[in-house]
Amino acid sequence: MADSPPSLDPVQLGAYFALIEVASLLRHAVEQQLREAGDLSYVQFQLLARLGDEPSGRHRMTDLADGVVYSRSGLTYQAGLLEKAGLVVRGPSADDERGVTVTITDAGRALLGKVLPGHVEVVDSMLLAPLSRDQVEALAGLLTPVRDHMRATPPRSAAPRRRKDGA
Amino acid sequence: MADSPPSLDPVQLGAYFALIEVASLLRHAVEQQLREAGDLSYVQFQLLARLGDEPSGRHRMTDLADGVVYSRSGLTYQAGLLEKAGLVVRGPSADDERGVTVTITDAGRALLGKVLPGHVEVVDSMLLAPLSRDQVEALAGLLTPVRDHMRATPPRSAAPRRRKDGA
DNA sequence: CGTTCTTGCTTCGAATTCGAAGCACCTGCC
DNA sequence: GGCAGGTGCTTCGAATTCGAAGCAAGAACG
Repeated sequence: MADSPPSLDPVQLGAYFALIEVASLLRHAVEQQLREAGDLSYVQFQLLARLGDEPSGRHRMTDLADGVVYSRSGLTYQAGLLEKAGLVVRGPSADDERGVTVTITDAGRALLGKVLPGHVEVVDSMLLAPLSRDQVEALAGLLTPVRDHMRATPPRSAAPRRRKDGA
Repeated sequence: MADSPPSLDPVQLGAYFALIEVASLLRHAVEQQLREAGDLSYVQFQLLARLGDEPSGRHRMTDLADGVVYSRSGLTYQAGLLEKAGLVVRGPSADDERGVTVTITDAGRALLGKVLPGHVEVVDSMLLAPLSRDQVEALAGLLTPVRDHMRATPPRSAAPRRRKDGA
């Protein structure tokens, strides 16, 4: 590959735009369903879902923030909201005195269970409907490595100038 | 169709989660680049890009809002910001007196051209890097129909026109 | 041990976001 | 024509979001 191209070719552009649009549209649809079904925002649902997935039902704040791609301060705010609603509990971390552990409550699990069917329904009818089983598999196979690649790259700060070879 | 399943199987879930995560991470990375390169938010960039794509350089407000999946009020706000920055101009619509047409200015095109290389660079290194040419093609081929399906299915911003039958 | 750098979370202020309500204009129907 | 309803955009208020700054606790290093 030569220097960074001034633009992407149509295929690359198509993949990029389609990705963004699909994600945006899906998010919107899901958000509406969640609001109606359980008065939850998408982030709140994501948090509960991540906690509910864990057998222990708990996670550290930072892990949650990174997991859902959210700012730390934003997470503090949302955790406060969820706690006030009785859906999670915050407590000290076992091994790290300054860490905070968020744990889903029974009420949280209950609400999660209540909104899940509708959520699945939306994802199914919006995202999965036009795809065959093999295509869904292919999609997962394509996006998973990309996700891993993105997760592996440095998040922020010191992004030393990318030098062209031999510069 | 049987009853709505209580959950998605691992493959479906994997595709869904990977999609959301990839989109979130990409957006985050892009947002940072845009902020540094041209002090633009992602939405603002999307708007300029859509306008710049059009030969006429103009679009109606509603089309823009739908295009980038944004609320109308939000678009009004952003259009105001962009106009104040001299990147776009708002004017009356030709055929519709209450319509507003947004047109990109030379300054807008210039800024777009200025931030584009870095933008492309980010998309390239984050999203496209781990994929072969064929895979990018496959991804586009998978997501485009999904996008079209989503665009066709829900009356997103359109007000749910409910009729009182036999009231 | 004490100093210094790093990490985890919260608080703070400012900017953005959305939906509901409001206005002005168009359309359908009589 | 003229009225009821629909569409396009903006204003308004309330909620959410982020980054920077602040604080407390761990880790590295002499």
